[in-house]
Amino acid sequence: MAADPLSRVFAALADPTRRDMVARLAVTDATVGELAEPYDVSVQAVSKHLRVLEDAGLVSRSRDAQRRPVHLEAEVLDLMTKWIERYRRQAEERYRRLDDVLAAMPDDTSDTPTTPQGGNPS
Amino acid sequence: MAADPLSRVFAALADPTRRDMVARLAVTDATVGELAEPYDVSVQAVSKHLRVLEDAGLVSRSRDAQRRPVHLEAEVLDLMTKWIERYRRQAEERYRRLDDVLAAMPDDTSDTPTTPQGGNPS
DNA sequence: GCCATCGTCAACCAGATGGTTGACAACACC
DNA sequence: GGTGTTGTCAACCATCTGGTTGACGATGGC
Repeated sequence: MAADPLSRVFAALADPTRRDMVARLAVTDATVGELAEPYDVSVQAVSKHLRVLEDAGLVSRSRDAQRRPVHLEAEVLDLMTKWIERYRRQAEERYRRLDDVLAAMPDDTSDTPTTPQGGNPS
Repeated sequence: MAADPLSRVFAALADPTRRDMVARLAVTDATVGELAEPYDVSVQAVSKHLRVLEDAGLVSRSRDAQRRPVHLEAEVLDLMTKWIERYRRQAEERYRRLDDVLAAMPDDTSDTPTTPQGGNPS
Protein backbone atom coordinates (compact mmCIF):
# COMPACT_ATOMS: atom_id res chain seq x y z
CA MET A 1 0.00 0.00 0.00
CA ALA A 2 1.10 3.56 -0.64
CA ALA A 3 3.24 4.58 2.31
CA ASP A 4 3.47 8.33 1.90
CA PRO A 5 0.54 10.49 3.04
CA LEU A 6 0.25 12.48 -0.16
CA SER A 7 -0.12 9.36 -2.28
CA ARG A 8 -2.80 8.06 0.02
CA VAL A 9 -4.81 11.27 -0.20
CA PHE A 10 -4.54 11.47 -3.98
CA ALA A 11 -5.42 7.80 -4.33
CA ALA A 12 -8.37 8.15 -1.97
CA LEU A 13 -9.84 10.94 -4.07
CA ALA A 14 -9.19 9.16 -7.36
CA ASP A 15 -12.48 7.29 -6.89
CA PRO A 16 -15.72 9.11 -7.86
CA THR A 17 -17.74 7.40 -5.13
CA ARG A 18 -15.26 8.50 -2.48
CA ARG A 19 -15.18 12.02 -3.86
CA ASP A 20 -18.94 12.12 -3.67
CA MET A 21 -18.80 10.97 -0.06
CA VAL A 22 -16.36 13.73 0.75
CA ALA A 23 -18.62 16.23 -0.99
CA ARG A 24 -21.57 15.10 1.10
CA LEU A 25 -19.55 15.03 4.30
CA ALA A 26 -18.53 18.62 3.67
CA VAL A 27 -22.18 19.49 4.20
CA THR A 28 -22.80 17.39 7.28
CA ASP A 29 -21.59 14.37 9.21
CA ALA A 30 -23.30 11.08 8.37
CA THR A 31 -23.50 7.46 9.43
CA VAL A 32 -22.28 4.62 7.23
CA GLY A 33 -25.86 3.67 6.36
CA GLU A 34 -26.75 7.20 5.38
CA LEU A 35 -23.65 7.43 3.24
CA ALA A 36 -24.36 4.11 1.57
CA GLU A 37 -27.98 4.88 0.74
CA PRO A 38 -27.57 6.71 -2.61
CA TYR A 39 -25.07 4.23 -4.05
CA ASP A 40 -25.96 0.96 -5.65
CA VAL A 41 -23.42 -1.06 -3.68
CA SER A 42 -23.39 -3.01 -0.45
CA VAL A 43 -22.83 -1.38 2.91
CA GLN A 44 -19.64 -3.39 3.19
CA ALA A 45 -18.26 -1.74 0.07
CA VAL A 46 -19.02 1.68 1.52
CA SER A 47 -17.33 0.64 4.73
CA LYS A 48 -14.24 -0.22 2.70
CA HIS A 49 -14.32 3.15 0.99
CA LEU A 50 -14.50 4.82 4.37
CA ARG A 51 -11.48 2.87 5.51
CA VAL A 52 -9.53 4.22 2.56
CA LEU A 53 -10.63 7.76 3.36
CA GLU A 54 -9.76 7.25 7.01
CA ASP A 55 -6.31 5.86 6.18
CA ALA A 56 -5.74 8.96 4.11
CA GLY A 57 -6.71 11.09 7.09
CA LEU A 58 -9.67 12.56 5.25
CA VAL A 59 -12.34 11.36 7.65
CA SER A 60 -12.61 10.24 11.25
CA ARG A 61 -15.17 7.92 12.77
CA SER A 62 -16.58 8.25 16.25
CA ARG A 63 -19.13 6.11 18.00
CA ASP A 64 -22.79 6.68 18.85
CA ALA A 65 -24.36 3.43 20.04
CA GLN A 66 -24.36 1.06 17.04
CA ARG A 67 -23.83 3.95 14.70
CA ARG A 68 -20.43 5.24 13.55
CA PRO A 69 -20.80 8.90 12.57
CA VAL A 70 -18.28 9.89 9.91
CA HIS A 71 -16.70 13.30 10.04
CA LEU A 72 -14.71 15.09 7.34
CA GLU A 73 -11.21 16.20 8.34
CA ALA A 74 -10.74 18.94 5.81
CA GLU A 75 -7.26 20.03 6.85
CA VAL A 76 -5.65 17.20 4.91
CA LEU A 77 -6.94 18.75 1.73
CA ASP A 78 -4.45 21.54 2.34
CA LEU A 79 -1.63 19.07 1.80
CA MET A 80 -2.82 18.48 -1.74
CA THR A 81 -3.55 22.10 -2.48
CA LYS A 82 -0.06 23.07 -1.39
CA TRP A 83 1.55 20.43 -3.55
CA ILE A 84 -0.52 21.29 -6.60
CA GLU A 85 -0.22 25.02 -6.29
CA ARG A 86 3.52 24.84 -5.86
CA TYR A 87 4.09 23.24 -9.22
CA ARG A 88 1.34 25.05 -11.02
CA ARG A 89 2.89 28.33 -9.93
CA GLN A 90 6.36 27.10 -10.85
CA ALA A 91 5.18 26.19 -14.34
CA GLU A 92 3.46 29.55 -14.71
CA GLU A 93 6.63 31.29 -13.59
CA ARG A 94 8.51 29.41 -16.27
CA TYR A 95 6.21 30.68 -19.01
CA ARG A 96 6.59 34.17 -17.72
CA ARG A 97 10.37 33.88 -17.86
CA LEU A 98 10.19 32.35 -21.33
CA ASP A 99 8.17 35.32 -22.48
CA ASP A 100 10.82 37.64 -21.08
CA VAL A 101 13.57 35.75 -22.87
CA LEU A 102 11.69 35.87 -26.15
CA ALA A 103 10.99 39.56 -25.71
CA ALA A 104 14.64 40.32 -25.01
CA MET A 105 15.83 38.22 -27.93
CA PRO A 106 17.17 39.72 -31.17
CA ASP A 107 15.55 38.49 -34.35
CA ASP A 108 18.25 36.05 -35.54
CA THR A 109 16.53 32.93 -34.22
CA SER A 110 17.97 31.02 -37.14
CA ASP A 111 19.48 28.08 -35.27
CA THR A 112 17.68 26.54 -32.31
CA PRO A 113 19.11 23.05 -32.39
CA THR A 114 18.17 20.51 -29.76
CA THR A 115 17.53 21.85 -26.29
CA PRO A 116 17.36 25.64 -26.35
CA GLN A 117 16.96 25.76 -22.57
CA GLY A 118 20.40 26.31 -21.14
CA GLY A 119 21.71 25.20 -17.78
CA ASN A 120 20.02 22.32 -16.07
CA PRO A 121 21.67 22.45 -12.64
CA SER A 122 19.27 20.47 -10.40
CA MET B 1 -10.17 2.60 -16.70
CA ALA B 2 -11.40 5.69 -14.89
CA ALA B 3 -13.62 7.51 -17.33
CA ASP B 4 -13.99 10.89 -15.68
CA PRO B 5 -11.16 13.43 -16.04
CA LEU B 6 -10.93 14.28 -12.36
CA SER B 7 -10.40 10.65 -11.36
CA ARG B 8 -7.69 10.31 -13.96
CA VAL B 9 -5.83 13.36 -12.67
CA PHE B 10 -6.07 12.29 -9.04
CA ALA B 11 -5.01 8.74 -9.90
CA ALA B 12 -2.12 10.01 -12.00
CA LEU B 13 -0.75 12.02 -9.07
CA ALA B 14 -1.29 9.22 -6.56
CA ASP B 15 2.08 7.79 -7.58
CA PRO B 16 5.26 9.32 -6.08
CA THR B 17 7.32 8.69 -9.22
CA ARG B 18 4.77 10.48 -11.37
CA ARG B 19 4.53 13.35 -8.90
CA ASP B 20 8.29 13.68 -9.05
CA MET B 21 8.15 13.76 -12.83
CA VAL B 22 5.58 16.53 -12.71
CA ALA B 23 7.77 18.42 -10.25
CA ARG B 24 10.73 18.17 -12.59
CA LEU B 25 8.67 19.05 -15.65
CA ALA B 26 7.51 22.18 -13.88
CA VAL B 27 11.11 23.35 -14.11
CA THR B 28 11.79 22.40 -17.68
CA ASP B 29 10.66 20.11 -20.49
CA ALA B 30 12.53 16.83 -20.78
CA THR B 31 12.87 13.76 -22.97
CA VAL B 32 11.82 10.32 -21.84
CA GLY B 33 15.41 9.28 -21.33
CA GLU B 34 16.19 12.34 -19.24
CA LEU B 35 13.12 11.73 -17.14
CA ALA B 36 13.98 8.07 -16.63
CA GLU B 37 17.57 8.71 -15.60
CA PRO B 38 17.14 9.32 -11.84
CA TYR B 39 14.77 6.42 -11.28
CA ASP B 40 15.81 2.85 -10.82
CA VAL B 41 13.33 1.48 -13.32
CA SER B 42 13.36 0.66 -17.00
CA VAL B 43 12.66 3.26 -19.66
CA GLN B 44 9.56 1.30 -20.57
CA ALA B 45 8.17 1.79 -17.09
CA VAL B 46 8.76 5.53 -17.37
CA SER B 47 7.05 5.50 -20.75
CA LYS B 48 4.03 3.90 -19.10
CA HIS B 49 4.00 6.54 -16.38
CA LEU B 50 4.07 9.21 -19.05
CA ARG B 51 1.13 7.60 -20.76
CA VAL B 52 -0.85 7.82 -17.53
CA LEU B 53 0.10 11.48 -17.14
CA GLU B 54 -0.80 12.13 -20.76
CA ASP B 55 -4.18 10.39 -20.45
CA ALA B 56 -4.84 12.63 -17.47
CA GLY B 57 -4.02 15.66 -19.60
CA LEU B 58 -1.10 16.58 -17.37
CA VAL B 59 1.59 16.36 -20.03
CA SER B 60 1.85 16.48 -23.79
CA ARG B 61 4.47 14.91 -26.01
CA SER B 62 5.82 16.42 -29.18
CA ARG B 63 8.43 15.13 -31.56
CA ASP B 64 12.03 16.12 -32.15
CA ALA B 65 13.75 13.52 -34.33
CA GLN B 66 13.85 10.28 -32.32
CA ARG B 67 13.25 12.20 -29.14
CA ARG B 68 9.83 12.86 -27.62
CA PRO B 69 10.07 16.01 -25.48
CA VAL B 70 7.56 15.96 -22.65
CA HIS B 71 5.82 19.15 -21.65
CA LEU B 72 3.80 19.87 -18.52
CA GLU B 73 0.25 21.08 -19.10
CA ALA B 74 -0.30 22.82 -15.82
CA GLU B 75 -3.84 24.04 -16.47
CA VAL B 76 -5.31 20.67 -15.58
CA LEU B 77 -4.06 21.15 -12.04
CA ASP B 78 -6.67 23.88 -11.72
CA LEU B 79 -9.35 21.22 -12.04
CA MET B 80 -8.12 19.57 -8.88
CA THR B 81 -7.55 22.77 -6.98
CA LYS B 82 -11.09 23.87 -7.74
CA TRP B 83 -12.56 20.59 -6.56
CA ILE B 84 -10.50 20.50 -3.40
CA GLU B 85 -10.96 24.12 -2.47
CA ARG B 86 -14.68 23.92 -3.00
CA TYR B 87 -15.17 21.30 -0.33
CA ARG B 88 -12.50 22.54 1.99
CA ARG B 89 -14.19 25.92 2.00
CA GLN B 90 -17.59 24.32 2.44
CA ALA B 91 -16.36 22.38 5.45
CA GLU B 92 -14.77 25.49 6.92
CA GLU B 93 -18.00 27.37 6.41
CA ARG B 94 -19.77 24.64 8.30
CA TYR B 95 -17.50 25.05 11.32
CA ARG B 96 -18.01 28.76 11.23
CA ARG B 97 -21.77 28.28 11.28
CA LEU B 98 -21.48 25.72 14.07
CA ASP B 99 -19.53 28.23 16.11
CA ASP B 100 -22.31 30.75 15.57
CA VAL B 101 -24.90 28.26 16.73
CA LEU B 102 -22.92 27.39 19.81
CA ALA B 103 -22.35 31.04 20.58
CA ALA B 104 -26.05 31.79 20.30
CA MET B 105 -26.93 28.81 22.47
CA PRO B 106 -28.07 29.16 26.11
CA ASP B 107 -25.89 27.52 28.70
CA ASP B 108 -27.98 24.41 29.46
CA THR B 109 -25.62 22.10 27.64
CA SER B 110 -26.09 19.62 30.47
CA ASP B 111 -26.47 16.54 28.29
CA THR B 112 -23.99 16.04 25.51
CA PRO B 113 -23.51 12.31 25.82
CA THR B 114 -22.28 11.28 22.40
CA THR B 115 -19.12 12.87 21.03
CA PRO B 116 -17.06 14.81 23.53
CA GLN B 117 -15.19 16.53 20.67
CA GLY B 118 -11.76 15.49 21.78
CA GLY B 119 -8.72 16.39 19.78
CA ASN B 120 -7.68 13.88 17.19
CA PRO B 121 -4.30 15.22 16.17
CA SER B 122 -3.53 12.34 13.76
C1' DG C 1 22.44 1.37 -47.04
C1' DC C 2 23.79 0.27 -42.29
C1' DC C 3 24.04 0.98 -37.59
C1' DA C 4 23.25 3.30 -33.15
C1' DT C 5 19.83 5.81 -30.44
C1' DC C 6 15.30 6.83 -28.56
C1' DG C 7 11.07 5.36 -27.45
C1' DT C 8 6.79 2.38 -27.75
C1' DC C 9 4.28 -2.03 -28.08
C1' DA C 10 3.21 -6.74 -26.45
C1' DA C 11 3.24 -10.38 -23.27
C1' DC C 12 3.78 -11.61 -18.86
C1' DC C 13 3.72 -11.46 -13.56
C1' DA C 14 2.82 -10.11 -8.59
C1' DG C 15 0.24 -7.30 -5.80
C1' DA C 16 -3.41 -3.82 -4.96
C1' DT C 17 -8.29 -2.50 -5.56
C1' DG C 18 -13.34 -2.60 -5.64
C1' DG C 19 -16.86 -5.44 -5.53
C1' DT C 20 -19.50 -9.58 -3.71
C1' DT C 21 -21.58 -12.83 0.13
C1' DG C 22 -21.71 -14.82 4.81
C1' DA C 23 -20.66 -14.53 9.67
C1' DC C 24 -20.53 -11.91 13.66
C1' DA C 25 -19.76 -8.08 17.18
C1' DA C 26 -21.97 -4.16 19.51
C1' DC C 27 -25.75 -2.01 20.92
C1' DA C 28 -30.97 -0.44 21.71
C1' DC C 29 -35.48 -1.90 22.45
C1' DC C 30 -38.96 -4.69 24.22
C1' DG D 1 -32.93 -12.63 27.51
C1' DG D 2 -34.31 -12.43 22.71
C1' DT D 3 -34.60 -9.70 18.54
C1' DG D 4 -33.65 -6.09 15.22
C1' DT D 5 -30.29 -2.59 13.62
C1' DT D 6 -25.73 -0.99 12.41
C1' DG D 7 -21.43 -1.81 10.92
C1' DT D 8 -17.00 -4.60 10.45
C1' DC D 9 -14.28 -8.78 9.35
C1' DA D 10 -13.02 -12.63 6.31
C1' DA D 11 -12.86 -15.05 2.17
C1' DC D 12 -13.30 -14.86 -2.47
C1' DC D 13 -13.23 -12.98 -7.32
C1' DA D 14 -12.28 -9.99 -11.51
C1' DT D 15 -9.82 -6.26 -12.94
C1' DC D 16 -6.30 -2.65 -12.73
C1' DT D 17 -1.51 -1.33 -11.89
C1' DG D 18 3.43 -1.03 -11.95
C1' DG D 19 7.06 -3.52 -12.95
C1' DT D 20 9.80 -6.74 -16.00
C1' DT D 21 11.93 -8.51 -20.71
C1' DG D 22 12.04 -8.88 -25.72
C1' DA D 23 10.91 -7.13 -30.23
C1' DC D 24 10.48 -3.42 -33.21
C1' DG D 25 9.42 1.27 -35.42
C1' DA D 26 11.43 5.84 -36.35
C1' DT D 27 15.06 8.65 -37.06
C1' DG D 28 19.92 10.76 -37.55
C1' DG D 29 24.84 10.06 -38.64
C1' DC D 30 28.16 7.85 -41.34
